[in-house]
Amino acid sequence: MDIEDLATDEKIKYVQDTLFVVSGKWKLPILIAISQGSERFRDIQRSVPPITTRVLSKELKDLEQNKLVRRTVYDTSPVVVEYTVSPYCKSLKPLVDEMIKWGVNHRKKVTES
Amino acid sequence: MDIEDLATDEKIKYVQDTLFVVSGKWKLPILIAISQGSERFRDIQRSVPPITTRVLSKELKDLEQNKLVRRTVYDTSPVVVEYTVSPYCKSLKPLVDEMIKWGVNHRKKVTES
DNA sequence: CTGTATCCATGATGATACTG
DNA sequence: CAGTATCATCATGGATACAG
Repeated sequence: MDIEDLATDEKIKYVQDTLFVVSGKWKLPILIAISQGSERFRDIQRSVPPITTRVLSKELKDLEQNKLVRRTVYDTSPVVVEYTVSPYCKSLKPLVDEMIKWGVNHRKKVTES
Repeated sequence: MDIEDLATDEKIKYVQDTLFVVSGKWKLPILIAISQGSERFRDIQRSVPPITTRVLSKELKDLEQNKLVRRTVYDTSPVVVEYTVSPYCKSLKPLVDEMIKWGVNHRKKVTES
């Protein structure tokens, strides 16, 4: 599919979808924390301060729903829950790289006198 | 500059910067409206419904501050104000294209059973 | 026409406590 | 440990009126 064929409205809609998935204060930091080895709820919370349990819980649910994070429950006692980033998560890389590049360049641009 | 050399924290910071500039319901639709020829405040408002004057005013200020939009006041009577997209605005294209691509793909992904 | 000011509803977030 | 529940707070956005 060639994105140039999309109508303007459609383009906007897809952009909004994408923004919705990665926007906010926490989504990317959480993904990074998990991918760097914090797989338990409590670990993630410690790695991404100062996030509260309430917010972390919600964010993890969003990420799971978007298939970027997988949640596995081990039926031990006490229960162990493990979060991992999905393979699909890698598909974000080109996008995130573009965001970094643009952000770097933009900082230069707006601080120019 | 190679973005791979950046520390994780720096990457996150730049991503957040970028998100801040383009996020929200209105920023992209406004840019598109202007670039498609709606150069007056009232025209833009009509092209991007149902935005209120209050919100449009604020969004335009943000965009101007980020140098994506230029505001020109003509000293006529009554005053005419013209908004145009800056040349710099074009630098968003690779990013926006990535967002569209990811959004298209993501929709397929999440609607998979 | 181009906004600003005011008031209000809503949702997001934080703090804290509590459950299994 | 892994969350949920509740309450307070705050930022955002909409509706409306109005000023230059």
